[in-house]
Amino acid sequence: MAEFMTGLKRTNYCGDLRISDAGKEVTVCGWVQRCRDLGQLIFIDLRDRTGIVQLAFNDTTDKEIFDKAFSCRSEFVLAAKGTVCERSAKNKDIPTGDVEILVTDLRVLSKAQTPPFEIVDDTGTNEELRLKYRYLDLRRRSLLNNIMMRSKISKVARDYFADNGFVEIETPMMIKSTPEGARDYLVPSRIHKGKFYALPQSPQIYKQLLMLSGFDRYIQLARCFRDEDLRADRQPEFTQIDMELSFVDVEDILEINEGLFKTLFKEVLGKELETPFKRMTYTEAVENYGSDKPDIRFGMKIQDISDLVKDCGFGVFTGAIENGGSVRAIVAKNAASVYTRKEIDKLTEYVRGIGAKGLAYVRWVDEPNASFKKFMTEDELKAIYDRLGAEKGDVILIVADKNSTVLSTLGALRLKIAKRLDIIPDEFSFLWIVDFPFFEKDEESGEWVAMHHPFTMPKEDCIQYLDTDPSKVYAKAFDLTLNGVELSSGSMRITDYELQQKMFRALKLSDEEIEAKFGFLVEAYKYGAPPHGGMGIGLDRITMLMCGADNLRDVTAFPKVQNASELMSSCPAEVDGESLDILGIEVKKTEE
RNA sequence: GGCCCGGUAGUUCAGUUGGUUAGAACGCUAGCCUGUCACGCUAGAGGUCGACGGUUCGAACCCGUUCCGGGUCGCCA
Repeated sequence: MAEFMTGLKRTNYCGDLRISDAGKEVTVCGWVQRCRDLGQLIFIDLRDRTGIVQLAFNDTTDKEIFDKAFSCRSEFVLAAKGTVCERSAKNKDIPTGDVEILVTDLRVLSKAQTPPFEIVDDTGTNEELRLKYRYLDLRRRSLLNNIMMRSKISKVARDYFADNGFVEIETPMMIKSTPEGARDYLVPSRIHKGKFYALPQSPQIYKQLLMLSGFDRYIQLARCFRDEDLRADRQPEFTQIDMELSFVDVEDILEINEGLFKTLFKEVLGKELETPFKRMTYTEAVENYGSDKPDIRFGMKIQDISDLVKDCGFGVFTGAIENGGSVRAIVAKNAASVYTRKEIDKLTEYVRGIGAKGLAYVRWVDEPNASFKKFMTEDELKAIYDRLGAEKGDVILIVADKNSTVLSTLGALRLKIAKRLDIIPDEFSFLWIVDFPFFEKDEESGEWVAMHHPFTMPKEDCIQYLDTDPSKVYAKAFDLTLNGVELSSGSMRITDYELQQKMFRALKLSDEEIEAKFGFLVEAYKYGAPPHGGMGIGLDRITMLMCGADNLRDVTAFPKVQNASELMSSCPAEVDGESLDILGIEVKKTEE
């Protein structure tokens, strides 16, 4: 039978006690981390969210209390009252190591079964098991600290925006499904059978309407939902620090958000960030780094050698160029010892997995040894090495294909190799990506499709090309990246009715579609709209980077796994027939 | 949907060419121990080798299917 706290009240957290508290009578509560029974002497490490303190039981301890201590096991929940004493043998490894509590009253508030894995910080336990017992996993210091840091980041962000005149407003979670990029999670309506709400992919439309209402500056820590496949940095439900403001242009949005990150890093990590952040155009990013979220903490830029090889005897190179593609390379400095033939073969296999047909390479140990040397003259080879600045010890990797494949493949290789060579400095490198193209060419259909949502403002000097030359239209859209992770995305919005109609037409939406999907929004913009724009910042991702975690599960209290289920509660789950009847829903049996 | 990696005591792992009773460490249980802090010492319990099927005299090991987890591509305006 568990005991109660009657007559006891917690006076201190475990991790806060110091030598200056010696002599005080305190009451602490927590979980048993570990017991050390020395016979006539028992030590119990008691843990709460702040840390660990040692409870001591000796020959001065009341027999009943001593026996109770003897019966304690890992993860029992205790309340202990006693005197803070200076230890005779101090532990320099923990903050409370100078003191212990000589216990005079002990309550076993809850016994505990032996947990399925040890609650220790440096656990090797398989994540699947830890996720099934997530509430136990969250007792571990590292995970607990991440969740605490997440709380602090939220608080600092809220305070920062409040201090800058932003109003926190909740937008609905049950909304009309609007076909944005991702699939919606749907919620069936009981009252309107056959109709559905959607969970928001972002509060985009609502925050724009709030600008029309005149709130001027809006902020929300918004839960967002996207029914797409997961990644290490993608959960189906996530949180955005979502903001929007009026009577501004792109520069104002960048500036106020730089201020947010500066404040966050100072208050949460004690780090000073340099502002303004670096900027790079989308085109520059893709051409040099093969990514719209380049990690610029290291070089290894992609270089075009198409002009040097266009007349060479190697059909793979010339063929790619003749088909409108290119031949480009990266140079891995001093990598020849790590990247043996065998290792390069593995890279070749890897690039085949991500869409490239193969990999040409030069491994320069004593002499440059090109995999394609029999197709080239010495002069042609030398021209390539000179262009690339390659030297003894380097490895050159070359991909020839259509441009998008060449760039994405080399971009992926660049990251993979840098990680392997361990040349990425441990620092925070923010980068704005600006001047996004408005349209991109669909690879299959060859048609121009919008890269952004349809309310994104084109740059003023590009509007003239909307109908005539989509390739010349750039958007007032911007992303913020940090160390190769897309942290946030934003834009100025279209406020002009005529321009919006023009946009819809450019996206080939029919009048019926426009009316059905965005009718209320289009209508709203007829009644006076201030120029406005904003962005959404991935709270989960910034937390991940600030914690030094490498996946979102480690900064999310109850995350989902790769197939979008939650292992602890076994969700999603079937519901009973009656619940479905009420909703007027029948589940199709899927055949093999 | 494609590709890659993983699944053996509670946990982390080892397990030889397919061959006796599947091992170790930690954890757990019990006993001893007055200054431990990863306490120590002694003893003990603990296994559907993810599941199913096949090959074989014999399968943790080989083959097939499948389930679960991770990474990634597609996808994610």
